[in-house]
Amino acid sequence: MKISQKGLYALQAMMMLARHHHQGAIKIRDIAYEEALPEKFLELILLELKNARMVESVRGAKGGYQLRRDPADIDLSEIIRLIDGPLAPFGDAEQLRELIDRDLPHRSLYQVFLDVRDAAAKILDNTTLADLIHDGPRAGKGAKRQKNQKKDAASILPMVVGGRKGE
Amino acid sequence: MKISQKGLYALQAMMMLARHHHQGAIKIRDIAYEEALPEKFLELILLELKNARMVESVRGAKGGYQLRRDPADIDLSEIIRLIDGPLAPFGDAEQLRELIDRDLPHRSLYQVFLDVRDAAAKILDNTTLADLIHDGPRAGKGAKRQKNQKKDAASILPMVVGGRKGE
DNA sequence: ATAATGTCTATTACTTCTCTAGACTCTATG
DNA sequence: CATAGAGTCTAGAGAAGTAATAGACATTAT
Repeated sequence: MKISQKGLYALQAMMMLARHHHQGAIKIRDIAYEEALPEKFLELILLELKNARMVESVRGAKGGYQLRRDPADIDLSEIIRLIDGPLAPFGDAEQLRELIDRDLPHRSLYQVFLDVRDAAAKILDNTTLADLIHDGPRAGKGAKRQKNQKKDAASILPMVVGGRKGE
Repeated sequence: MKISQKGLYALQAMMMLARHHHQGAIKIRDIAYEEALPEKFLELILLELKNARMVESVRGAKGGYQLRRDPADIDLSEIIRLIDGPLAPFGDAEQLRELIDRDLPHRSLYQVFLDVRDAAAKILDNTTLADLIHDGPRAGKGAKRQKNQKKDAASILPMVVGGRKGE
């Protein structure tokens, strides 16, 4: 899974709209200015978010954009899947399950890919816009889930995991 | 993090070489044939793996490629980082840590990105070529570590995590 | 009516990805 | 020492993806 520049812009824009939730429609220009995003590009991104029914627009003078749902009901995976596609590092989950069933010589490899996608999904399916904007100057470990959770295992990650590898 | 076709080929080639470890040099053509990979493209990939000192070549007649280290000492993250770059879904770990420190308005977002990269690293740093090839017709959950482990938390993932989402 | 705003389509420039071609170098072998 | 069988290296083609920009159009508040 790769988050593109466009995907990052979408996330930033959504965070901005979440911060201004219930303050009426926000102009594209204001979003672009506040988040320092290219305005015309952002326009296209908001269109996509609108078509996916995550935001709604008000046309004409005094128009703009606003969230269609509560920030606590919009998780990051939804935005990322829309803009950048599946969370899996290769193909998508369905395809990987197929390959695990059918491509015997490589099934163990595809299983690892699926494990990686599940680990990403576990985090991104359970982190909402509300988690992000309420995460002030504090530590901000993983995410502080507030609804929607399917599991809520003790903790997401020991966090020290990879240590300080440069990548 | 995105694994490209090239990255997949590299992993397949390395798995093949791991299966034939200690059987002498294997011709590019044989790797390409056994794994059904484009030969000339594979050539370039093997060159990169050689420059990274993961494999070695024998030139001239009777030449070919072989692993330079034991399959249990080569983990998937090493191969993936070489061919496809950092494991992080955006930028790299170092850059994300910087942003978490400096870009206050978005630190929580970047923290999530870092969590995702750590989760991927935890899996890929701890799965070796040996894990893959010894993973026969059995279940093949995550990985069966045999050395190199830094943590070995009880289990990698509950596995049911994202459920059956289509992505 | 007008100005402010979102909508939509097209196009550009650039980069990356996947793969092929071909000339070159090295070495085992007879 | 000639030859054939191998890896090495550079170039580049073709397609796709990325990150925008441009401009005409549609809608609405005032």
